Amino acid sequence: MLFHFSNRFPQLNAFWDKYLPFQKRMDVPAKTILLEEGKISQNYIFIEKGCVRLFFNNNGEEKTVQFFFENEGVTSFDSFVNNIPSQCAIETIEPAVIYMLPKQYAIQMIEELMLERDFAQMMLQMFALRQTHYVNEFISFIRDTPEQRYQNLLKERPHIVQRVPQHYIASYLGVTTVHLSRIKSKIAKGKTHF
Amino acid sequence: MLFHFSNRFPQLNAFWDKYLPFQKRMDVPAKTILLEEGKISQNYIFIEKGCVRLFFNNNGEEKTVQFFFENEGVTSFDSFVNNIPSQCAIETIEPAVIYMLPKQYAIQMIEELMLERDFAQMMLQMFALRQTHYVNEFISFIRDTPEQRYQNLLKERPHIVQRVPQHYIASYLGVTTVHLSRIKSKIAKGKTHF
DNA sequence: GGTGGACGATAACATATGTTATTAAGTCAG
DNA sequence: CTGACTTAATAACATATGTTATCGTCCACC
Repeated sequence: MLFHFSNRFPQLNAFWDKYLPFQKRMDVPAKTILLEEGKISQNYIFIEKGCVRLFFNNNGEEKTVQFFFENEGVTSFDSFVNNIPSQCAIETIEPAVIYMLPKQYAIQMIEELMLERDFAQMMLQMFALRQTHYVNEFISFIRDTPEQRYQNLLKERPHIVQRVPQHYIASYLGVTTVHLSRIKSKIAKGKTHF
Repeated sequence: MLFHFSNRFPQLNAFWDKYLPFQKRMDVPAKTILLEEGKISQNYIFIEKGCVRLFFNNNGEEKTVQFFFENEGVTSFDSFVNNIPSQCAIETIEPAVIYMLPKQYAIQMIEELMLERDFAQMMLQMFALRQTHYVNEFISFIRDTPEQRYQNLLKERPHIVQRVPQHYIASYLGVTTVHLSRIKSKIAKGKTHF
């Protein structure tokens, strides 16, 4: 959720490598909780292999906020930065290999990064990227029907549809599993008479 | 949308004051476009008086993304940072007094700010704040019905309901004006037999 | 080889929300 | 004052989505 800049700003990779020794490698099964709802985030999590979701509990019903895959970083950002209880939990969907970087080292890394040339611009761009993601999710809810949102997912991020069980996707789209099933069958029908 | 830190980080006010001479004061009527959709954002906008909205056009129908009031800053963040066309437009709702700070000075100010002690932590907190706002908007759509979202607005940000015309609020909640009207009358009925 | 659980499809019905049209009140320029 | 315009409420109907229940398939586990 913060700095998966490895591909975007290659000149920063040296910093990442420098902090590798402080990262703890973990090999975990599916449905492993990496951060509990209500706990304060203590680690920045990097995914080497597998698939992870960010979700919260609403009256016993789980609502999925975001999915993460290989070479992406996850953290409950607000909790991580401000040392407050996390509104969301983080859980593996598939068996996964992850690296945990304790917060103190992550902060230390950022302090070092700030001494880099052009870091202000890079930092702004990184945050613009994250913020744009959430603004677009938000806009999509104002603008699109659940069916359009699912079609979008199919077109823009098909790997999610392929790898993630349907009930997680339903909660991410903001509909019931029953209705997502209806949407899928409606789309399938539309495609039969081609 | 970026640094309305005046109240949050008072030690940074000196920087703000230093750049005051580069800001252009404007006194504008209601329904003035401050940034057109598709144009590249060139200014950071600070609101001294009045009320402003961020919105986009969807097949001739306007969808409101956010409202801004006194002592808040507005910009189309992604466009401002990455020099790309803005997905959204910015328009005054009420007659307003605003200050425009050209982008070059805003960037320059950030570069200077970076030399401040503890700036990394402050910057992270500022961004966590903005990001949390959008994540919460997003979560609210997954979790709540339009009626709950309106009740939330009434409780958490009543000034919006008081100052903003209803059709803007409807487009912000993601419903039609007709349905918002229904929601209001339903709430009113609920309150009559107290 | 069975068995229980997770996952997904579907049906029937209830509720929420959109669409279109009509009416009324408020505002503002002439 | 009057007419045009904006804003808001309401009704009638159409469509989308939720709820509950049932069924079938797949798969890990005993």
